[in-house]
This record gives sequence, structure tokens and C-alpha cells, in this order.
Amino acid sequence: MRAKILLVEDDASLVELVTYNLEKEGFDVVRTGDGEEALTLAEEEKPDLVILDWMIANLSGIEVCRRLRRAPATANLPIVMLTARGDEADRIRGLETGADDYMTKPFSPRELVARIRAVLRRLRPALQGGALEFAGIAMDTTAHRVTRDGRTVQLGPTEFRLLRHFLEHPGRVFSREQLLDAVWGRDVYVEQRTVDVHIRRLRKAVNAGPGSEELPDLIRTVRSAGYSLDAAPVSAQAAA
Amino acid sequence: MRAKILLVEDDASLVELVTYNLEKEGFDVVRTGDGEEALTLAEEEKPDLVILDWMIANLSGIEVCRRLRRAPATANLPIVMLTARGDEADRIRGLETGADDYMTKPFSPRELVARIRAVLRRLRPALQGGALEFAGIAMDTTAHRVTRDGRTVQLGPTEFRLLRHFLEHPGRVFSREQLLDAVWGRDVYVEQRTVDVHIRRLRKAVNAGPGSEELPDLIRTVRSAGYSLDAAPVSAQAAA
DNA sequence: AGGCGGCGTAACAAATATGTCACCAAAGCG
DNA sequence: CGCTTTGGTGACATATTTGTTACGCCGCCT
Repeated sequence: MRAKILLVEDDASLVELVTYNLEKEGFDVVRTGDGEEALTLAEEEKPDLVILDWMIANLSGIEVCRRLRRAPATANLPIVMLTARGDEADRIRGLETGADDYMTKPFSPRELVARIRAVLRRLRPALQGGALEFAGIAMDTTAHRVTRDGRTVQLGPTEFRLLRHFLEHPGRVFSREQLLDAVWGRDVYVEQRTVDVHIRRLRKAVNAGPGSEELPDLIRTVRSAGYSLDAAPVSAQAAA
Repeated sequence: MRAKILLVEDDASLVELVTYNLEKEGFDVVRTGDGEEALTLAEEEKPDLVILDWMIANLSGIEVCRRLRRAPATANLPIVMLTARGDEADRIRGLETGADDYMTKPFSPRELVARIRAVLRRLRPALQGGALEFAGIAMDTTAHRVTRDGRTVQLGPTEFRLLRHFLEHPGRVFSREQLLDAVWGRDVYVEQRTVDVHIRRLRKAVNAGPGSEELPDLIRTVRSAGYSLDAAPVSAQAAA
């Protein structure tokens, strides 16, 4: 999957330079020089990361940053601040406002790309390899294809995102609420029970073996806590 | 939630400075100056973040970083590199190796703390808990999994919370009332005897060995006082 | 328009956890 | 010793949580 980056910057030559380098490295770039528009674009374009200049028209970068953090839809969006000032106090203020990293101008495009890669690797593993794998389940996020032990698994869009989320954090238990946040989106209101139904559909699809055979269930139900993708099944040892 | 930070640095005065500031800010700090040991500690201490000096004994920081990324247990561990070099090429190399951020010496402690906060803020969802361990009992609160001497232990939700409470305060004796407060909640009214029953269930689950064997009981009954999680098998204590 | 696939909800069934009891065992205590 | 107090246990009815199925809605494609 190509990562989409929102570049908020009003220095035209810098925009060109950065855009050129990012696109060369395989990112999609959406651009604006306006603070208000940046907020709109952050919602509508759903970028994977925002590069935000400190000094821009209409709203200061730091204000944009603050508002992005406040809006549920963008609260977790990775933000890299760009600043001409080398002043430490400003950098700290930027980070405390919720930026994830910053770069001081002038910077080299190579370093910017390396930093963005580092941030994305941390935050969106799915964007990196394109391939996820766990306990016999393989997902090609680029091709939107899933296999279990080599056999193709057919999934609906929601089940796909659900499984991807589990594959990105194998072993970890997620509450229904967390899953709704991560898979459905922070601003969607649906019943928590909906998660159960999709878990059920995911299980059915993933655990179907050849013929009518049933493969081991890799989705673990943690009562009163949620679900997790898990390889280690409960040891059915002698408990008599 | 106190975050635990592994500090890998061999300059003693810098270690002091950083440790002092981190602890003042409420972090737990584990330290080493040795690369090999860093890898061990990263696995055993399960820190939430690693601060890694570029120049350390035994293994270079960048090599430590690479190995941390390769091991599944630490592949997603946030890493902040510390370097004396201002050389851009090195910084890029650090980031591309998998570091999430870097700081160039000399740096101000305040900025370091701000950066660490920024990184942890991003990752908080992934940090909900961590690992607890005491006398052979290991609990992974993230995965909601408990083992005794490596064998999986099956617990109900209440038993899980109860055990977690004990693991968080090993050795300490809690009255039934305190346990009801901490595990059930302050506003729930149930009989104190209920605690006994759950202690019983917890013991049964935790002390079950292979087959029908019984492992030593780690939950100590303190008559007319309460219960505690305790490794010491001897009960020749005279409390008054 | 008609058919289709995916989605969210409701409803019911099944599984599991929980709080209390009643009764037994063990530990202080005079 | 015998009595009293405190903790251990197994059983059980109830409450809560989860599994599963059916159904209607909506957007999309032809």
C-alpha cells in the first residue's frame, strides 16, 4: 500500500523539493499552504502522516496540530513538524502539543524521507512491507489477498481490515471498543455487538479448511476483555 | 502507568544526568553500558522504550538497534538513538536501521523528556500494561495471558484481576476489604467471603501442575489479616 | 429496475463467570 | 481439652458474556 502524506507548507520551492523527493520514494502527496484547508484535507483525504510547517497562512502550524489532536478522526495521525527556528523552546512546545517529530530547516530531503519512514514503521506497520504473516495466515495488503496455509481466504472489506489489525498486533487483546476505533473508525457509532458478528464471519472464513474440515481457531476470545489473534492454543492437558 | 525506560549508555555522568531527569518525571529507568547486556535487558525487563547510545561497549548502538528490530519480542520497541556525531549520514543510517528518533549530544534533559513523551504518547495504546512476573508466575497483561513455570494458566476475569493486583504488589498483605476495593471496585458491594472463594479459585488454577500434581502455594493466608502473594514457603512469622 | 454482496441489529441459545451458602477443617485461647 | 473464630471447599442458582442465525437495509453493478 502506498502511504499518503499531507504536506502543509507555503514555501512553494520547498513544496516542490519535498514533493519531488517523497513521490520519488513512493509516497502519495497531498498539498496545501493553508491552515484551515489542512484541517479539511486531513479529514477528507485520510492521509497516513502530516508534514506541518510551523509558519503557514491562516492558522499557525501549532494551532493546526492542536486541532488535529483534538478531533477524534485525526487524534492519532502522525505529525512531523517543520520549523525554521532552531530554538529549543519552540521544538519542545511543538512536541508537547502532540507532534511526533520535527525537522529543522534547512534539512536534507534524504533525512526527511528517512524520518518519515521511521515514524511510519512505528505507527503503521501495514504500510511498510505490504506483507503480513502470522501462524500460517499471510496477508498481502497491496494485493488485498489473504491465504491460510497457502489456501486463499475470501474476506469482505471489514473482515479484511479486522484481520489486518490483528496481524499488525499479533497476540494482543483488543476490546470491542478498541476494535471499533481501529477498524471501523473513531467517529462511527455502531453497536459493540457488531464486532462479535464480524469476528464470527472472520473466523468462519479463516478457519475453513479443505472440504468441510475445520482448522484450529487462531482468534482467541478473552472473556470480558475482547479478542486476540493467537497461535498458542490452550493446552488441553490432563486436568482431571 | 509508569513507563519503563532502558538506558543504554556508558558515559557515567551522562547516565546520572539522564536517569535523574527521567526519574524525576516519573519514569522507571533500567541502565546498562554494555551492548550485549542491553539485548538481554530489553527482553527481560520489557521496557517501554529504549534510549540507545551510538558508541557503547561490546556492540555498537546501531548493531543493538538492528538486533532489537529482528527479535520478535522487541521488534516494535520504540528506540531513541543518542549520538555525539552531528553527521547527517549517521543520523539517517540510525533511522533507517529502525530507530524511531535520535538526539544529538549535547542535548537538554528537558528536550529529551519532551521527545520521549511524544513517542510514548503515540504508542500509549500499545503500552497498556506490559509484563509482570513473580516467583515463576508470568503475566502478560497485553495478551491477557498467565503462565506458571512456563505452563499456561487459565483464569477467569476476576481471578485475572486479582492475580494482577498481587503481582503489582508482591509480598504485601491485603485485607479482604482492600482486595474488594482494588479488584472489584469501590462501589461494588459483595460479601467479604467472596474474596475467599476467588482466592480459592485462583489457587486452584495457579497451583495446578502437570497431571494432578500440586505446585507450592504462592498465596499466603495471613490469619485475621488477609492474603498476600509470597515466595517464602516458611510461615514462622509472628505479626502483632 | 432487479440482483447481489456486505453490513448492522435483534433475538435466542449456549457457555462461562459470579456471589452465596452450608458445612468442614484448622487455628487460637482460656 | 473443649469452645470459638477464621479460613477452605464444593455445590448451585443467577447473572453476564459470547456464539450463531436470521433479517432487513443500503449501495453498487448490470
